[in-house]
Amino acid sequence: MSSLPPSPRKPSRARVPRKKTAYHHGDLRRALLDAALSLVEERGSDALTLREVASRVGVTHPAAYRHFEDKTALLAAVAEDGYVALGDALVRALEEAPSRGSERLRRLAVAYVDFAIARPAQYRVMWGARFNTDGRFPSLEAAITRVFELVVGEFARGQRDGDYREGRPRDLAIGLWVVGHGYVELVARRRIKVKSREKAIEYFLTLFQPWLEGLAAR
Amino acid sequence: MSSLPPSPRKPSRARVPRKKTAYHHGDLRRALLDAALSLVEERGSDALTLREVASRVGVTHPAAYRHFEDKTALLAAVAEDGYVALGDALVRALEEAPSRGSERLRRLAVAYVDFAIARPAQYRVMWGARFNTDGRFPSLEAAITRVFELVVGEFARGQRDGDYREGRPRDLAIGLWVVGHGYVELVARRRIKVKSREKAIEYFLTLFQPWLEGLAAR
DNA sequence: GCCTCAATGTAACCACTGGTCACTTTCTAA
DNA sequence: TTAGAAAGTGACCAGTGGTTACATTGAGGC
Repeated sequence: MSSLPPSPRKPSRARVPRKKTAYHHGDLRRALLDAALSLVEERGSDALTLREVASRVGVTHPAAYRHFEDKTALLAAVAEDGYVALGDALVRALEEAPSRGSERLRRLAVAYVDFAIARPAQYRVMWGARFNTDGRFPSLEAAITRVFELVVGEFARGQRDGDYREGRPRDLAIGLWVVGHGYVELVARRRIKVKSREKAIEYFLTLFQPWLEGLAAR
Repeated sequence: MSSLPPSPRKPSRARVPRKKTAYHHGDLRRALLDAALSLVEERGSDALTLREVASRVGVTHPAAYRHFEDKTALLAAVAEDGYVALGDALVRALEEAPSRGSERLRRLAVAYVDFAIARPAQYRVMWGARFNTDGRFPSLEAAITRVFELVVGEFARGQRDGDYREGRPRDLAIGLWVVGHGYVELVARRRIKVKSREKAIEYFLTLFQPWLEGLAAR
């Protein structure tokens, strides 16, 4: 199992000025984003209010508008952070996998499911709002595209090397996405009841290992 | 393709008193639910406010609290309506299908996808709020269970008749649910871009027909 | 036909939310 | 030293879900 941190918080990036003044925060944007991440993870994505995020950072709520156009933009940043982390997790999974063979696919799928189950609330934000398609958040879209292309790329490689069956790599990737996301959603909404992250992965493989093997070259 | 009505509105049930008075509405509960359904379908599930639902029916918003404990209860009713309609659609699909063979499975899956794509906003409500698990809405849960058991039952029948491969019917049903729901979600969030209901079904089958056939007896 | 009373509606109010605006404080660069 | 941009604040707005006290109505018992 990959070594995902249970909490997505990261230390603030280094360019925060060392001066700690009362009035100017230093890197409020980052601080707000971190606060939003932990608030979402603590109390769910619905419970997020700009006022509480701001007050956790010790600032009044209009200050947030200096750094995020509106609440949706803050949520988009939370989502983007999630897709970046997801992409990193997938990259790590592939690095740790054997360099050839359809085992790589299993690792990819497991890493996806594991990520989503480790960070359920953030995962929900990643799918929640309507910022997916309207072109307002290009960097978010880039992060999504990176994740998708990662999978497409693995299929393309595997086909060249004779690991996977024929078919357009994009279609195969979408199929994998459907299965991974569908499973994760049923777990998140408790339609599938599992007692732990490990059991969730185990049951996922019970259901879809045969299908994954069907993607391998015959 | 099954003949789903594009809009989920139903005429009020018959027990509405014929008297049309100004003050007492007659069947406000049903009217509110209908208004909520069409509002959701027109403007999305986020846009639903109790006040607007009430005013569409020509009533002030506290009147709604005589019939729904809170907003969540109204949404639960919308969801329940959806599951009932979904169950009906699945029953119809099975009735129209040949009485034997794995073709029945294909019909079931197509009916599910078709329903979700025909009523995207209501489908989202069905998965949206957190009323899925907390035991507050038993009739909603019953409607969900009915849908699930319908599919489980089809697997059980098919196995007895030698149509489907071995495996616990519940697991097979969950697998089908994962695939159906996952696909529908990707379409709804525009990660899969399709131009029409028909194309959506077509692409679904492109992706998962092989998998469906894998569920048939070998 | 009248009268009671529960059911069903209304008006006024609450705390809170996302968002805006005018203003103040601070940092930085000239 | 100082001007101006950047980054805060406090007061305010309309709209929301929800509650409460009160008004209106319809139906059953006399």
